[in-house]
Amino acid sequence: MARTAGSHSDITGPRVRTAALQLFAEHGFAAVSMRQIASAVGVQAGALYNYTADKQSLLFDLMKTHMQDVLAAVPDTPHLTPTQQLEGFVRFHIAFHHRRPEEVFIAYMELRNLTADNFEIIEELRRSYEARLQGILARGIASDDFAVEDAKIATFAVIAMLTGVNTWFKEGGRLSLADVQDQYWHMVRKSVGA
Amino acid sequence: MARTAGSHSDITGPRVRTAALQLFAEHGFAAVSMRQIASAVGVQAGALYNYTADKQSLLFDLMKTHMQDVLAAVPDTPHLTPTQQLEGFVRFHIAFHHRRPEEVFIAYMELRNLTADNFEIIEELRRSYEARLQGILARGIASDDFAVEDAKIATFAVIAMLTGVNTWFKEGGRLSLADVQDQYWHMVRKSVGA
DNA sequence: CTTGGTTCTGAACGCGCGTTCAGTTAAGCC
DNA sequence: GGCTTAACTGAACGCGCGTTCAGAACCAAG
Repeated sequence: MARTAGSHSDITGPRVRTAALQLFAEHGFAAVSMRQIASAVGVQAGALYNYTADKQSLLFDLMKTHMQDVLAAVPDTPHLTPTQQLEGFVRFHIAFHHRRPEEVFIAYMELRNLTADNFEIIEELRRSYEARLQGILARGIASDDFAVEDAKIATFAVIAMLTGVNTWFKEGGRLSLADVQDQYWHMVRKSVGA
Repeated sequence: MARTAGSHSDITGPRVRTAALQLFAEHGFAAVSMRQIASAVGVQAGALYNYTADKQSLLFDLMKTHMQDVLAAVPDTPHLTPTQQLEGFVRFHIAFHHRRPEEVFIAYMELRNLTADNFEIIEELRRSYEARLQGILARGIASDDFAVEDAKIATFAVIAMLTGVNTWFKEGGRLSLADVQDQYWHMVRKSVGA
C-alpha cells in the first residue's frame, strides 16, 4: 500500500500542522514524537518530511505564524484616546488568545525548545507585540491619562495578567467571555489610573 | 571502581535534587535524561535510584516540596487590615518567587508531566495558596476596602501579574527588587481599589 | 494507454532512553 | 583484621527516537 486515494499535499499539509499543534500543546514538544504526529494525521512518519524539514521547523513555523497573526490582528487606532486604545488592547488580547489556546500555550511554553536563531526571531515578534501596549501606556502617561511609574513594568504586568485568563477560563461556565473582558478591563484601567 | 571516598547518601541525595532542579528548569522534564542528571552529580545513572524511585518521583518531590515551602512561608496575619494583608501578600509573593526561580518555573511548566494522582496533589496545594489571596480579597470586599466584582477572578489576575515578574526581572539592573515590589504593590492596590 | 510527477510506505540507520541488577569498593564496627 | 552494609559501577534489557530513502501507488495530462 502507498498513498490513499484523494490524499493530497493541500490536505495533508494543514493536517500535519494541526496535529502537531494539538499534540505539542497537550504533551509538550519534547514529549511528542514524529510518529505520534504521523499517526494523528494517518500517514507514516516519513511522509511528514514532505511538509517540514524537521521537527524543529514544525515548532518554529507554528510559533512564527501565531505571533505574526497576533501582530496582524492587534488593533492600531492612533486616533483614539490612550484610555480607549488600552481598552481595545485589553479586550483584543483576551478574545484573540481565547480563540487560540493551543498556539498561546505553545508560544509561552516551548520557547526553550527553539534553536538560538529561531528563538531570536520569535522573541523579536513578541517584543513588537509588547511594544504596542507599551506605546499606549507611554502616551497615556505623557498625557496624564495614566499614572504609573514605569511603562515597561506596567506592560509586563498587564500582559501577564491578561494572558493568565487562558489558564482558567472555559466557556460555558459562570461567566461569559464578555464578562471576563469587562472585569479585566476594569482592573487594568484602575491599575494604571490616578 | 565503585564509590568515591567521602561520598555519602547525605551528600549525594541533595545533589541529585539540585541537579534535577536545575536541569529540569533549563531544558524541561521531558528533555532531561537520568544520565544527564547523574553526570551533573558525578555518578552513574543507576546510582540515582538509591535516591528516587523513578524519574517521575524526582519531579513530583521537587514540586511538592516547593509548594509546601510556599504555603509554609506565606504570611498569615489576621490582625491586619485587608489592605495591609494584601500588601504583605504581594511583597511576599514577589520576593519568595524571586529567590526560587527554578522551582517556580518547574511548578508552572511541568504540571502536564505529572501523573494524574501527583497532579491532583500539586493542584490542591496550589489551590490552597490561591485561597489565601482569595480570602484576603473577599474580606476586603466585605469591608468595602476593595471594590472588585469577583474575588476569584481578581485572585487569578493578581497572581498571574505577580508571577510574571519572574519572566523578566534580573537583579543588578535598572531596578531593585524593592522597586519592583513597590510598583507592583501600587498597581495591585489600585486595581482592587474603589 | 502510456508517461511523468507527486505522495506515501516500509524498512532501516545509529543512538539514547528509563530502569534493573550482579558485582565491586569503601566505611564503620567489633 | 575481619565482617557487615551502604554506595556505586558497568553492563545489559527492550524500546522508541528523528531522519533517510528506494520503491510502490496513485493521479493527471497527452
